[in-house]
Parts: sequence; C-alpha cells; structure tokens
Amino acid sequence: MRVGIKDVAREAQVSIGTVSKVFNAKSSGAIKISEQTRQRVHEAASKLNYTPNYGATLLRGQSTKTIGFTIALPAEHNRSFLSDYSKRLLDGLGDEASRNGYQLLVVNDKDYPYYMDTNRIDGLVVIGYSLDNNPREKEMSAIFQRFNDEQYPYIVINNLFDKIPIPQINVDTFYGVELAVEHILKKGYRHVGFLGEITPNPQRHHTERSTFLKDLLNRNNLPVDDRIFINGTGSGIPEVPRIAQYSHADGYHGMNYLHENKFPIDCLVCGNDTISLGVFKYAREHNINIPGDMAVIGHDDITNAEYFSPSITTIRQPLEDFGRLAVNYLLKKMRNRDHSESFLIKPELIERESA
Amino acid sequence: MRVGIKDVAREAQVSIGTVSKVFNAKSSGAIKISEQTRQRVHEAASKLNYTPNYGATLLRGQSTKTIGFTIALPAEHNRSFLSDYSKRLLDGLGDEASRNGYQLLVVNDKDYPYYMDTNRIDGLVVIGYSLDNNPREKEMSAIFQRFNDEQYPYIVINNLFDKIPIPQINVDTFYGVELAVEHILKKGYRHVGFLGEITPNPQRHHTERSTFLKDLLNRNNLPVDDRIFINGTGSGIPEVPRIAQYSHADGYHGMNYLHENKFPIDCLVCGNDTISLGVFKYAREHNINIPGDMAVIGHDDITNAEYFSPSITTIRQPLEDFGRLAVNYLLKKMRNRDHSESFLIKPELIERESA
DNA sequence: ACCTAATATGAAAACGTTTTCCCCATAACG
DNA sequence: CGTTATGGGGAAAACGTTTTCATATTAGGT
Repeated sequence: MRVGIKDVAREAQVSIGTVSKVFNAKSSGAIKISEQTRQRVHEAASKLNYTPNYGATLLRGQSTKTIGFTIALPAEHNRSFLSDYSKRLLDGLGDEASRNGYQLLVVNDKDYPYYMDTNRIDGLVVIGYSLDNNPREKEMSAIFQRFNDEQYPYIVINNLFDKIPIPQINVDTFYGVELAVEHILKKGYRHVGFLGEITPNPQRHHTERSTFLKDLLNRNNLPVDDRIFINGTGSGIPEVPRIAQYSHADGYHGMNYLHENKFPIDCLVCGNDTISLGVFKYAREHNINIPGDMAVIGHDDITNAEYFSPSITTIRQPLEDFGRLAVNYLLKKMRNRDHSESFLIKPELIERESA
Repeated sequence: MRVGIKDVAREAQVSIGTVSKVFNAKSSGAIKISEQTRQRVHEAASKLNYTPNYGATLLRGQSTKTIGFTIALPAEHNRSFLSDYSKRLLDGLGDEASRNGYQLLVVNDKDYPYYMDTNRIDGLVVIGYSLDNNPREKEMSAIFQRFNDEQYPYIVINNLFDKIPIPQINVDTFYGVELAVEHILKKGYRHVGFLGEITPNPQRHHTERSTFLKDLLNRNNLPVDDRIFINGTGSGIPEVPRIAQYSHADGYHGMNYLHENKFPIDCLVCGNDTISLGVFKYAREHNINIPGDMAVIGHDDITNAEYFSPSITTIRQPLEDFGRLAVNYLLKKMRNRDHSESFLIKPELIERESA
C-alpha cells in the first residue's frame, strides 16, 4: 500500500491540510505552522517514508518541476538526435536544472506545444536550428507567437531569428569573428577564406560569419577574394548531401574545391569545427600541411578539439553556459511572467595548433 | 479556460464516463461504445481541442508514457553529465522511445527510485558505470534488488554486475578482444600491451579486456609481458586524478610510463578510445609514429573517431543499438511483468589507420 | 408474449493532493 | 475585565480523470 498524506496525518495526529502546509512551507511563503507541529509531521513523514503523489500534486495545479527541452531540426536534416553540439548544451542544462531541483524532459520536436499547453512542463528550452530560412519557419513562428501571447516561459538557443521577438540565447558571432581577425593579423595571414555549409540554406550563423569576416578583412586592409568565401551552394560547387556524419563532408568537399582551383589561401576560417575535420582529412590525403601550408580556424570548440591533429584553433562557444543561462532565465520568467529577455554571449578564442 | 472532459461531454451530449471510455478504447480492450457515439465524441473533442489533463490521468493510475534514464556515476567521478559515450546511447534511446510514443525523462542519479515508486516513469534505463567495485555498490544492489522484487521495468546498460540478477545490456567484451587479437595476428604484431584506467578501481570492462587479452595472446603463442598490461594503479604508476576531460590523461600518463621504461611494444590495446587520444598526444609530442612505431587499437568508436590522426582502429560498441534494445525490452516488460532478460551485444572491429 | 442475455450509457465514487475559509485559543490592549 | 488582533490548525471543496456498478434499452430465444 502506498502511503499517502492521510497516513502521515494520522501518524502525526494532525489534519491532512496541516501536513500539506508543512511540506509547502517554502513555496507558499509565510505559513503559520508551529515549530512543534512541523517537527511531528516531518518525523511521521520520514518514519512512513512518505512521498507526495505526483499526479495529485499536478492535478491541483502546481509546478511540475520539469523543464522540457527539444531539438528543433528542419526535417531535411536527418541528423542524429543528439549532436555533439547539443550534448554540451544539455550538459549545462542538466547541471543547472538539477541544482535547482528541476528535471529535464526530452520532448519530441513535434509536440512541445502540447506539453506546454497541458502543463506537463514548467518551461521549455528549444535548441533552435536554423529557424529562419527553413521550411518550418512559418509554422514555428506561429508557435512562438502564441507562446509569447500566453506568456509561456521558453527560450530558444542559437537560433538568430528576428521576424518576431523571441527570447533567445545566441553567441555573439560578430565578436567571434573579431577574435578570429585579431588572431589572423597577429599571425600575419593575408589570404583569408571562409568555408561554411554547402547546402542551399546554410545556417544564419555561417552566413553572418562569412559576411562579418569579409567586412573586417576589408576594414583591416586585407584582400578579400570572393572566390574563397564559400557558404551555401553556388560558385559551381555541388550541394553536399546531408548524411549522418553531418558537416564533415562539407569540409572535405569544400576543401577539395578550393584545392583543385588552386586559389591562394593562407588561412581558412570554418563555419564550425566539424567542417574543419573534413578539411583536415582532405589535407592529410593531399599532403597539405596545416598550419604550415594553410592555417585553419574553426568555430564551436567541439569535444576533443584538443586531440585532433592538428588540434583545432577555434572560437569556442560556451555552450554549457548557454544551458545554465537558459535554466536561470526560465526560473526568473516563471516568477515574473512579464519579464522577457535575450542574451548575446561572447565566445572565446582557443589557440591551438591549427592556426 | 482549459477545456476538460466535462466540456466534451456536454458538447457531445453524453456523460463524461462515456467520453473517457471512448478515449481509452484501445488500452481497455473491448469496450462497448456504439460507433455513433464514438463519432460524436471524437468530433466534439477535436472541435474543442481537448487534451486530457495529465495530472488527473496520472492520479487515476495510468501509464505516464515516459521512460526515465539516469546516468549512475560513482561519486568520485566528477565527470560531465553527458559523456560522448552516453550521448550515443541517448541517441538510440530517444529515437526508439519517440517511435513508440514515449518520452524520455532525464532523471537525477540520486532519485530514480523515487521516480519509479511514484509512477512518474513507466520504466527506467540506467546507464550503469562501474557498478561493481565502487563505493555505491551496496546501495545500488539494494535498490535493484527491490526493483526486481517489485517487478519494475528497468534495465542497466554496460554495467557487468553479477552479484544479483539484473536485466542488463552489455557489450561482449570477450568477443571484442577476439576481434582485436584476430587483427593483431593478421598484422603480425608480437609485443602486445594493454592500457586501461589508471585509478584504484578501474571499470570491469577494462579489467576483463586486459585479462581476456592475455589469455588469447597466450593461446596464440604470442609473448605476454605483464609489465605492459596496465590497468588500475600499481606497477609504480601514480594514480591519474579524475578531471573534466576524463580518460585522456590516463592515456597520456600511461604512455609516458611505457615509453620512459622503454618496454618493447608493437601494438597497444586501449581500454577505450579516449585513452587512445591521450596516447596519440604523447606520441606526437615525442615523435613516436603511430602505427609505424607502435599500433593502437581502441575500444568504443567515439564520435569523430574517423577524424583523428591517425584515425582510430577500434572495437566499436553499437551504443545506439543498446538504446533501442533497452526501450524495446522495457516495452515488453511493461506488458509482461514476469519477463526478464539480459543481452550481450557483439561489437565490431573498425579498421582505420592506427592499427 | 414472456424471459433472458447482451449491449450501451450514465451516475457516482475514488484517486491524493492543495487551498480557502473558518474557528478557536491565546495574547495584547485599553 | 472586555474587546480585538493574531497565530495555529481543521474541514471540506476542488482539481479532471478512470472505473465500477447499476440501469435502460434492445435483441434473441422459446
């Protein structure tokens, strides 16, 4: 027989209402229960090993102490459910959530609105992925608009969407490129290129990085050769099919293209580290020395970035911090519904061997 | 105002009991509801956009359609919440769960028994970690014993514990070592060593791998040099402190030890791939060529294993399959409580550059 | 036509909490 | 000594379902 609040009440010789009050003391603020009774109740509870029934708690419209998180991928991207990227994010999320007594529910990409509507989660973290410029843009916009209207606590991570106001956490891409260029100047590279995703709809981050890079090179009087700024399809590069081991292929094929055309390149900035790995592979196969013949600067700082050969010099996204920040924002928002906010997080340059 | 079953009932001109029956038709088997009423109810429900209240459903003792998973780490291991390892596992879990209409709840290491007891999850996946031979062994044994008694659906992954019967999924370590030795013979290596975790309580997998390897080398008339079988502390190797970037350090320090003592080694089998990475790093720094001077065979096939330099020849654990299998086992067990089972999964040798 | 059996539906209890409202002491105050 | 605060506690309603049991209707068999 499950022991319920009734049993505790009987054991402690108080009413069930009192027991309930004792347990909700913290949340409900100043509740009048004498120290003595509190003691008795606690003793009884721990003696009987009482745990409140979750269903009942939920039914009475309490917090579920659960934060949902979902990875919203455009359908076309048949990627693994958890990329290395989201793994780091989850790391921070899980850590901070459990520190605050919250649990994490992995919510399917399709039905997170349902979970919000039915109060199964107190808040939601959406690991957005190329929200703009993708087939589901309209649909998602509508959803988030509704979330806004209903004052739901939610936040989108790494999404960069500005058609409607969305609470979001993003890396400061501009600052990241500044760091890269600073490093480039220091090292004296002159022929700088960019390699992003070779797909019709590259992520906005990649696009921004490419543009910002051109700007900054210009401003620093370095030559800008449009032919070695590759992002999206075009320039005669065939689209790289999305497969399981996403992005490596972009690097490999992009580098192939650059190499075969013999464009002069000092330093190649890659849209992310996985792309760099593809570049490394091609380079090894064609005896191109990195950083000797060409330096490479990645983005993100993926797991084990230090252990590749060469180890990757990269603009690190503090993804764990993103996770932590997301949880804290959600907690704040739950208390004060009006509150809404977006964050721009500064990345960091990690200098290793590749540049 | 949330629309409840009452509203649907009113709209469809039936009682709430009838509405409930309509919706639980599948689970409750043959329930007597006329096709006509069923129609009306469904229409009303979809018109009002009805979704059952989760708390109420739960309170009445239904399935939560939620599977919990937890990563049980010995306290001493201050590792990141989600290793590369569990990421791959989660991948399979999440995939299969959502295919079956289940959600995944990330449950804190401390309170999964609570979640089971309170029916917040229908089943549990424990990503076990060195359950035996670790400080929490007794505690966990007791928990699992109780789970057994209560016929809870749960399964432990990669744990290798045999003091009490536990439904578990493990990699067939012996078979893995067979694969390794087969490869060793083919390549003609003669001086084979092993490098596992340099900690007082190495994981059982590492220990088994080391032992099996010795056996098989013996049986194939290859020399066995105990000095180059490193697992756990001893042999004068100082313990490698567990830090964030776990395992790399074991590889680095272990290799340092082997190298400084100038033991002759052809081929080093590593307890896992991350250890290999540490070995690679040391090798690079000391101009040891892999596989030229010494081959390396890893275990697990971590993310990006193909993109390291050298790419890692490794005994791949099909972790995604583990996840899928776990979910399917749980589903079966939920239907038929008596049923209990353990699985041994065959790994696969992935030949790459390092050996 | 009558009785039985099967089928469809409704009424109401129950699930275990939280929370509101009310009451009773006791203390404080004049 | 009488009145008013105030702190502590209980009774009971409410949350939204599921499920049991009873009842009403219909069909089937003799």
